[in-house]
Amino acid sequence: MNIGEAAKASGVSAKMIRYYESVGLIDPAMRSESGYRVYGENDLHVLRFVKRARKMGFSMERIETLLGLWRDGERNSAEVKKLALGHIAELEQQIAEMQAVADTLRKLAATCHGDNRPDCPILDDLSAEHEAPARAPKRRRA
Amino acid sequence: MNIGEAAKASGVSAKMIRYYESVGLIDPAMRSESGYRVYGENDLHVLRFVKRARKMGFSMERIETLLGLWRDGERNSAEVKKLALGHIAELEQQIAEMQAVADTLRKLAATCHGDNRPDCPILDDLSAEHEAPARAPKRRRA
DNA sequence: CCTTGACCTTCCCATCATGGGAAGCCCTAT
DNA sequence: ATAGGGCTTCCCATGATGGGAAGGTCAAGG
Repeated sequence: MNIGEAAKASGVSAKMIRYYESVGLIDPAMRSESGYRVYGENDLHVLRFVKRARKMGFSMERIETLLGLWRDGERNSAEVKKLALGHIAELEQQIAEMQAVADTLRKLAATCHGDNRPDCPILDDLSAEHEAPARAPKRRRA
Repeated sequence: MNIGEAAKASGVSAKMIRYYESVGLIDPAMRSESGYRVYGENDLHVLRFVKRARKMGFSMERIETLLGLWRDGERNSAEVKKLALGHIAELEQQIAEMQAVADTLRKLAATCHGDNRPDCPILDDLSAEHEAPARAPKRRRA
């Protein structure tokens, strides 16, 4: 199998396959006499593993570890679990931050007329001097 | 005010101030005779605006638009609101995706022993051939 | 006056994961 | 044999940010 077919079969672009190889995430592929990379079923398996892990949002660094654990028949599932829990925690952290921003923005948008008048609490908040987001009840125009 | 002071006062690093200027997000600062950038209160105001918008997760492209609206006394608040709503929608989209991943991972982690045994549903899922992520109610141990 | 140290300037490089594209070689089908 | 598509490597770009080098500037103190 050439890289193009492997790409189609795994869902990882040829470009990325070469990149993963270049940074050592996956082992260098066998080469044909003319220098073409050649892939087998096992390589496809690895590529699909990486693909899924990326889709889950694991960083390449973590995927390297995951791959190592995957290949290691002697692994402790505890290690895998720890890695997953760490990733979950990060996701939750990011979700919470984005949630907070979305909430703030929703509140601001709710009080914005959204018509042809220029005044807008969203801009007011963005240009406010203080730290708090749309909290003070000062009704003097900024 | 030199760039260092402006950075401290606005919370935007000197590096980023120069970058924002270089890409046209903010107007080029005045220069002293010796070529130093010089900032006034108004520039600080702009920098703080950008800072807050970035913290909200607005892309620089959108911030450019926001800055334009901010400066434009004739703006329609509708435009600002539209931009904000668009951003909220994107945030919600991303949050939903991350939430889905976190949920999947939580379920997988819940069924992972997390001890010294090697078998682990997390790795099993990552290396699974099919598309669905731990969904089928097959109680055959995978 | 001169030195020192802190600041400023520009320019280049790195990140993370990905894509675009050029120049040139290889393979297969007509 | 030639055309086309696929392959190779190499360079560049993204978005937002930081690091650092080489060199100019400024203010304070001996």
